[in-house]
Amino acid sequence: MRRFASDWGDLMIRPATPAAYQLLHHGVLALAAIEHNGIRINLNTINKRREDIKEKIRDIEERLRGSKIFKEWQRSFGSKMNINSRAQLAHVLFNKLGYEAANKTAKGLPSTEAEDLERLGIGFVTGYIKQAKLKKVLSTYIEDWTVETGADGIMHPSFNLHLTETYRSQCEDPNLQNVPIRDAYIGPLIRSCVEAHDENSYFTELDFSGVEVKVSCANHKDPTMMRYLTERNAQGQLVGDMHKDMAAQIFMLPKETMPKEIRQTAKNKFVFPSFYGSYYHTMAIDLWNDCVKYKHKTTDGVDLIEHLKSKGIRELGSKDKDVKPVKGTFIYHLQQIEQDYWGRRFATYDRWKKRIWEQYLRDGGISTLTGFCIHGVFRRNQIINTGTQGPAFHCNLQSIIWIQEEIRKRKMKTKLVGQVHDSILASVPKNEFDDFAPMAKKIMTKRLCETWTWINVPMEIEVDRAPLGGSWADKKKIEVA
DNA sequence: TACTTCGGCGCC
DNA sequence: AAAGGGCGCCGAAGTA
Repeated sequence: MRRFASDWGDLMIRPATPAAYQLLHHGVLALAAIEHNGIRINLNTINKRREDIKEKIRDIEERLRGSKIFKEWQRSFGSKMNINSRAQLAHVLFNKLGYEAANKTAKGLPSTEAEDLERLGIGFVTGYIKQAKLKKVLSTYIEDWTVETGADGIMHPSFNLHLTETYRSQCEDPNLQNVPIRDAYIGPLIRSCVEAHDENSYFTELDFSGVEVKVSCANHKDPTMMRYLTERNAQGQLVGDMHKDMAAQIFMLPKETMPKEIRQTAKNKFVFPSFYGSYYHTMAIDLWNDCVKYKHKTTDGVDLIEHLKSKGIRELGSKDKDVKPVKGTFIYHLQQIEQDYWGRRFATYDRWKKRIWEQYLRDGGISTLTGFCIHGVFRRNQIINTGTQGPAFHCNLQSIIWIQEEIRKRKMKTKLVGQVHDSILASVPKNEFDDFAPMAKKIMTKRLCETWTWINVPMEIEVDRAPLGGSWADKKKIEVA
């Protein structure tokens, strides 16, 4: 059964101030308008995509059938063989063929998640993962959207404010908040099915930049982090880049010539996990795996792991988290980095984490910047994150409320059609765009900061727009005054 | 047949 | 001391 926040006896959605109540009240109404507007699916495109994907799956399966591993699978399971059963695959790989699982699941079974399987370096498995991913998007997006879309071509996802523990929103039937984008092949495949409401409107996305990090600053007020988000040069460019700085420190490279992919690895496998409460051991393994997976190279073309060796880091170190980190291993190195990160670089942030946790233990709850009570049984990492995640979303929600009000007041034909935590989706008629975009930008970057004076670093947004007749997949960044 | 749990995977 | 925050949906397999 789906778990609702309200299932926990003493935990409930609890606006603790009039402003928080108003935010929920007007938020629900604005989201109802979005739900009513709905989002347009191009039925021709989605039908084409269905056939393309099915054909691709058939092709891959055809190839798989010729493989030795497939035949072993057939021998083991006979008529019970089901290519969609990961448990069967695990049995074949790890029991019959003697491969060693790279990881275990929570219940101690061998992991069959894509990354762990791919690490085995088996051709069959690579193909298997490919078709499994395609089946996932076929059922979750193509097939489900087809069912959810009415004859008018409009789909109406539900947005709720009362089901999430952190006071974020939730979206269902279908969930519009997990539409593929990272995979360069699958993202456009699915997003190309989503369009503006008519051929004279732009499909538009308004996206807060780094809103969670910025809202976290309002909580901890760490001067170093605030400087990263505030200090600009004469051209208006931010001076510092914390992801690049961390990449430089972790991989012992000069930041001036930092390759983009290495910065990305530091951002996704160290900086963000650190915010969410991960620690050096897990992060070291993830960083190391990324280096292997993406074959990272320094600007001189040296393999990043070889480069680390030249700097005295011989190996990853023991994956057993109970083993004390040994000098000369990457895990030991990460332990040093982490100590510096929380002990020196973001020491104020670190002290806030301790303070908020102690406050929670003392009072049995905390209150958020937007006036909500977080009350109930939580783990430490939940307490540290919950006061940031909710208010960050509330920046988006308050913007939605005001933008929706302006649309009504100005009798515009623009329709808000969705919302993804820190971004707003709209279908904007051609002749309204030059009014709409600056109006929305002003609300999201100016009015919000003037009203919520706890915001202590500048807010920025990115505006992306698809050409007329284009789709969500065609969105391009544009400059808005 | 209907439901639950698990592992997996899509997003912020 | 513990060790990645928040969601929804899918299929397989087990259970009622």
